[in-house]
Amino acid sequence: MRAADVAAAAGVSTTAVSFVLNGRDAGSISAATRARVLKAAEELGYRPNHIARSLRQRSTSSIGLVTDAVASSPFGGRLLAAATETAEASDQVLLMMDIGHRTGRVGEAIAALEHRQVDAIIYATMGFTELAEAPESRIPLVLANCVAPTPGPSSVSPDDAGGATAALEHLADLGHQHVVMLGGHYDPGNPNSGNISGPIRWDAFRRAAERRSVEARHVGTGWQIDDGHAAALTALDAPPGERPTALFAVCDRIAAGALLAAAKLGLDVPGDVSIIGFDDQEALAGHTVPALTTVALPHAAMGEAAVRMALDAVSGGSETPEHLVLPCPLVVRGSTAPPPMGAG
Amino acid sequence: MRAADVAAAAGVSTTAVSFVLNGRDAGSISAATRARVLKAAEELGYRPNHIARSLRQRSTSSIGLVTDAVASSPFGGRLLAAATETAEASDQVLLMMDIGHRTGRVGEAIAALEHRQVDAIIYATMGFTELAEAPESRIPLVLANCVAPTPGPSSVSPDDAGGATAALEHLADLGHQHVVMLGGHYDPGNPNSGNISGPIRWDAFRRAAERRSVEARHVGTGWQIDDGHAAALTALDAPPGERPTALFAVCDRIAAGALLAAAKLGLDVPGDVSIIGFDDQEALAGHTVPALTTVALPHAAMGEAAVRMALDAVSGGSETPEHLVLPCPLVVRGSTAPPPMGAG
DNA sequence: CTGTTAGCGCATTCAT
DNA sequence: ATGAATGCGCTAACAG
Repeated sequence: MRAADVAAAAGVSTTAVSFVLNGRDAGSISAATRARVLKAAEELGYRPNHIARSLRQRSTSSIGLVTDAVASSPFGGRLLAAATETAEASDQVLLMMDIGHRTGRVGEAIAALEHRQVDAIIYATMGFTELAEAPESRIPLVLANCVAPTPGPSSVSPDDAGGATAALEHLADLGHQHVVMLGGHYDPGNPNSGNISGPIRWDAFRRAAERRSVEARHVGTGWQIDDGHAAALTALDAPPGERPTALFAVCDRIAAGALLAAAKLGLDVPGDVSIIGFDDQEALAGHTVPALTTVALPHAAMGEAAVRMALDAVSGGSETPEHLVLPCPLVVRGSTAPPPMGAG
Repeated sequence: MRAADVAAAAGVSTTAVSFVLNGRDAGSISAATRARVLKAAEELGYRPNHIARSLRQRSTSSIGLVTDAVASSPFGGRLLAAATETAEASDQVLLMMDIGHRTGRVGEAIAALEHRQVDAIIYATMGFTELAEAPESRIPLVLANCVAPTPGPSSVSPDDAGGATAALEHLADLGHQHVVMLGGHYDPGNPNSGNISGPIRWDAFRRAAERRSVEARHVGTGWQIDDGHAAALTALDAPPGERPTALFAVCDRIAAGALLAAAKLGLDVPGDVSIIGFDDQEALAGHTVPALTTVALPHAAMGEAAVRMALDAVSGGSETPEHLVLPCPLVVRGSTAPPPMGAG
C-alpha cells in the first residue's frame, strides 16, 4: 500500500497523490483529479508511511521525553498523561526514555533520542530540581519541573514559593498563630536529593509567617508517610496551650502521616489541629479522612506547557528561552479550620 | 554527517562503512579497512541516521505502548519504568500513547502507532482487566495486566487469586479465625470498572478461608483511602469478642484507610487487629505506621515480560500466543501478628 | 576483498 | 494542471 498504488488506482501520478493528501493542491490540482485521488485513497485505506515521510522531510513529528524516574513517581503520571495528550493533539508522539535515578545518563539518553531524529527533547524530573548544568542538546530542549543556571534552555517549573505562601496565608486567615512545618529537609539517602522544594517551601512559609506575625517552626525531615508520622508526634508533643494549632506538611504523604499521628493522639483534625499538605497527590489528598487541604502542584499544566514550548521551538518560534513558572493553587478541603478556642 | 562522509574520510566505499559498523564484515572486509573506517567514524562522531535505516530495513526498533491511564495510576509507573529499561537494553525505544479512560480509542491508538511503523504493540491497563474483545492489530500485540477471550493475543497478568490465597494462609498461620475483606466491589462510578481484581481476590480469599475453616466476610466497596476508612469502621464496630481479628484490604489504599480508622478507634495494629493489603504500592505500603504487610503486584515484572514477549514475537519467535501469569508474592512487614489472647 | 548500484516510500523541483 | 525525475541516508544484492 504505497502512494504509487493509490496513484495507479486513480490513474494519476504520485505527485498528484502527494499534493492532494498534503493539502498542497491549491491551484495546481483540478477538482476532478482531487476527487479521484481522495476516493482511491479512501477505498484502499491508504495511510502514508511515516518513516519515509520523516526521512524526506527531516522531521519525525515526535518529541523525546527523558525522565528522571518521573515514570515511577506518585504524580509523575499526571505530567506524562498531559504531555502525551497535548502531543497527540498535534499529531506528535512521545518517545520515552527513563534514566531511573542515574542522572549521569541524561546526556546518553538525549543523544540516543537525537539519533532517532526526534524534533525536540523534554527533560522532566520527579521533584523540582536545580540542575548543576543544562543538559547538552543539538535540538530544541525544554526543562520540565527543573531549571538550569541562566542562561539555560526554556523551562517550566512550579511556583513552590507562591504555594507555600498561600498555605500560610490560608492558615493565618483562619486565625492560627502558632504553626509548624513538617519534613522535607535535605536527606542524603533519599533519591529526592537534588530536590529543592523543601528549602524553597520552608523559606517562603517562614517569611510569610513573619509578615503575618505568626510563630513558625520546622520539625522533622523526609518525604514519606512514616517521616510525617514521626515529625507530627514530635511537633504535637506539648500541652494544649503550647501545642501548634496547625501543621504544614512539605508534601501530602507527610500530611497523611501527620493525620495518622493525630488520630493516635486522640486529636481531631481539623477540630484540634489543622493540617495542610502540598502536591495534591492523586488518590491521596482527596481521599484521606478528612480530605486534605493542600497546595496543588501543576503537573498536568507543566506537561502540557512543556510539549507546547517544544513544539513552538521546532516551528521556529522565538529564539529566546522562555521560563514559565506555573502557579500552585490552594485546594481547600476538610483538614483545615480555625484553631480551637483559647489555643495558641 | 553521513555514512558517505565517513567513507570519504576513510577513503573507502559506503558499503565498507555499513558493513563494518553493522558487524557484517566477517570475511569480507580487511582488517586495515576496518580499522580505517572505525577511526574515521570515531573522529567524526558518526552515528547512523536511525530513520533512514528504519526505512531501508522495514523495522524501526521501537515498540508502541498504549496505556489505559497507566500513566496516571499510582503504580503504573513501575510497569513503565521496567518496560523502558528492558526496551533500552535491546536498543529499542517505547512510543507512548495514553488513551486516558476512553477505552474506545484503543483501536485508533494502535492504528496511529502502526503507521509510525512500530515493530510491535503492548497494550497495558491500569487495573487487571478482562477485555470484552482483543484489540485489532496487524503487528505483534501483547496484553499487559489484562487478558482477552481465548484464543487471544499473548498476555502477562498477575496471579491475583494466588496472592489473595497467600494473604489468607498468612493470616490463618498466624492463628486468625475471624477475618474480613475490605472494599473492592464493582463500582459503576469508578474508572476501575473493568477491573476484575475485586471479585477475583474475594473469591480466592473466601475459598482459602473455607479450606482453613476460618470465618470470612466481606465489607464495603471502593478502592480509595476513605472507602477503606469507612469499611473498617463498619467491620470493627463490634464488641471485642465478636470483632474480626484481621482485615484483608483489597488494596493498599484501603488498608491505609483501615489503619487510620483503627487509630481513631484506639485499636493497636497489629496488637488488636492485623491488617494486610494488596499491591505493595510505592511510597505507601512500605511507609505506613506500622509498615504494611501486603501482597505485591508484579508490575515491574509485567513490564519487563511484556517487552520481552513483544521482542520475541518480532524476531519471529513462537507463533502460538503465550499467557504468562506472574506470582504476587507476600511481603511481610509490620501490620500483621497473631490475634490478641481470647479473641474470636 | 571491495566498490557500484539500486531501491526503501515519500515530497518536490522542474519541465511539459 | 500534471508528471517525470531526483534525492533524503542507508543497506545489500551484485559485479568486479
